[in-house]
Order: sequence, then structure tokens, then C-alpha cells
Amino acid sequence: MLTLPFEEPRVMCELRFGASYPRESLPASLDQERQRNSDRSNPHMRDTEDDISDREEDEREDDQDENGLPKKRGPRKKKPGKEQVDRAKMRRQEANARERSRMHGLNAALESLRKVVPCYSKTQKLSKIETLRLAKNYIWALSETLSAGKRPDLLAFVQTLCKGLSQPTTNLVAGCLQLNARNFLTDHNGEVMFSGRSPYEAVYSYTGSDMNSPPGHSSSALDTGTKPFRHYGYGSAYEPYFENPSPDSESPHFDGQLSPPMNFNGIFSLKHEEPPDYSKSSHYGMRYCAPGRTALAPNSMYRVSPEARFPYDLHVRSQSFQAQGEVNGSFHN
DNA sequence: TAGGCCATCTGGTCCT
DNA sequence: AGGACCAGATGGCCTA
Repeated sequence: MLTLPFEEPRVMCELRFGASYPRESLPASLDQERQRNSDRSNPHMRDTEDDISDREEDEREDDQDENGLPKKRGPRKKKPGKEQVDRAKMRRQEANARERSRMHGLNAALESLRKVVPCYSKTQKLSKIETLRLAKNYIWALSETLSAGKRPDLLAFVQTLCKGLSQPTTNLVAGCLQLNARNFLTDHNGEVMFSGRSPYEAVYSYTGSDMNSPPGHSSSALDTGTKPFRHYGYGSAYEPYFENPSPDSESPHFDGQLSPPMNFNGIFSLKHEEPPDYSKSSHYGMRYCAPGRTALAPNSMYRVSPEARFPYDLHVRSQSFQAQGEVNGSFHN
């Protein structure tokens, strides 16, 4: 449905008030091209403009009958008056301003997200898409850390963080951790590969399981078609980052859990089956519940694994902050 | 110079 | 009717 029947090329260009160029500054050919594009992309507008010109022609030819007397007119569409044109223009400008404001709000939120994911830098900002990818990986890595209930294994942590990120971002993350970025090569599939030399190299081969991929990693729009995360052997390289090396530092372990615990506002649950539909975030409060609580609906899509051992008691909020603080301490120096 | 990223404008759709 | 949200188009800027 066309809402701006008055639109004419000049009006359309003038409405681009936010652009840094006046219409007059456009090369004629470019201007014509833009008009063509506009017509292609908006057939309604073209039709409407045709309608208007047709009407104007009608008015010129049909104003009088063969005797020169004014013709009787039937009901016909009202040509928008100047007031309506101005009002529509105003509304379009207001809508543009709202849209700008909305996008600024979105960018502000993204900026605040940049500040809480690893490797925040005012000078070298992550792109929007990389910020979202890193945030997703960060959440995933933190969840795994919490589920493990022990100090994070740094290399595995960084590998998870870097999954699906571009090589420059991977370098940035590795650089923030003062690791050799060359050890975290991203292959052509976006898969993070640890290529550092290690006595335990390739101890844990790729199993084909998706258990170490963040939810939706293979299909999300944020993803890049990466394969499931591959475990690589690692040795002593991470040890300087820990006061006490992890007791089972030889390997990341798989405890049979299909997916990591989720943390929403300090309320945890161990979920099975399908990852949550993040587009329906308003349902989180309904569907997630702490283990030990009984508020899960009988048909809840998320259940607590009976064999799952949650490393924290129900005062998880403060403890999760503590654990997260330890991890963040590695990044925000 | 090509490609990536971004801001902005714009019209369509949905919802209140 | 009007606002929010979305996606497409476009052009500017930057970098490899």
C-alpha cells in the first residue's frame, strides 16, 4: 500500500536530508540511475506517479466539454493538497529520525556488548558481526567453565572464543591473552585450529560430535558454516596462566553432557535436546529453571539431567560473578 | 581498486 | 493512524 502518493523524484532526493550530499551535487547520470533503481524497487511508486501525471493530463483535457463549458465531474480521487504533501514529508522525516534513533540505540547496545566481551578496545573496534559472534562464543565458553566447576582451561577457552571468528579477530583475542596468534589459525571454513607444537598434539581427535559447538552454530545467521569444534592436543603452554594447573589438564573432557548449562539471570538449568529459540527471548523466564527447583512445567522443553552434577549451589549468582570475574581478569587488563 | 563495514533512507509489514 | 521493526538499496570510508 502506497502511503506517499505525492512522491516525485525531486521530493525523494530532498528527503535524503541526512545524506552528506545535496541532490544538485549528484552527477546527472548517477541521479538518473538512482531514479531508475528507485522505480525498479518500487513499482507502486512508478504506478502512482503515472497515475498522477495521467490525472493531470485528464484535468487539462477534460476540464471543458466541446462547448468550452466546465464538464460535470463524477467522484474522483482527490489530488493530495499541499498540506497533505507537507504532512507526508514531515512524517517521512520523522520516521527517518526515529529510524536513526533506533539504530543509534542498537549501536549503543552493541557498544555496551563490546565492552563486556573479551578484547574490548576503543581503537580497534570489533565489527558488529564479530562482536555478536564473540559474545555468543563467550557465553558458551563461560557456560562450559561453570559446568566444569573448575578453573578454565585457557587454550580450550580461547579456542571456543575464536570459533567462527575472522582471522583478524582471532589474532586480537589471542593478542589480548598474549598468546601466539599464529597458534590459532582459522582455516577456510572459519574453524579455529591450534597449530602450536605440543607433546600432547592431537591426543583428542575430532569426534564429529557437535557437543562443543555453541548452540545453533551450524545454522545461525551469525555463523559461517563452520564445522564442529575440534579438540586439539595442548600441553604446557597454558600453564603460566594458572596458579595451579588443572588436574586434568591433559585434555578437555566430555562428560556426556550434550550441551552446556545455561545461565539466565543467575538461574541455571542443564538443558537437553534443542537449543533455545533465541528469537523468543521473552519466554526464557518461563522455560528455564534452576535444578532442584520444581517449577519446570511438565511439558517444558528443558529438563534437568538426573546425572548432571551442578558445581554450585543455588547461590549461583554471586558465584557465577566470581567465576566470571576470574575469567574476565584474563582479558580486561 | 575491490571488498568489507557502516550509516542512512526508504517502503513494506505488523501491531497497538 | 502511527510507531516499531525489518530488509533492500545506496554511497562513503577504510584497508589490504
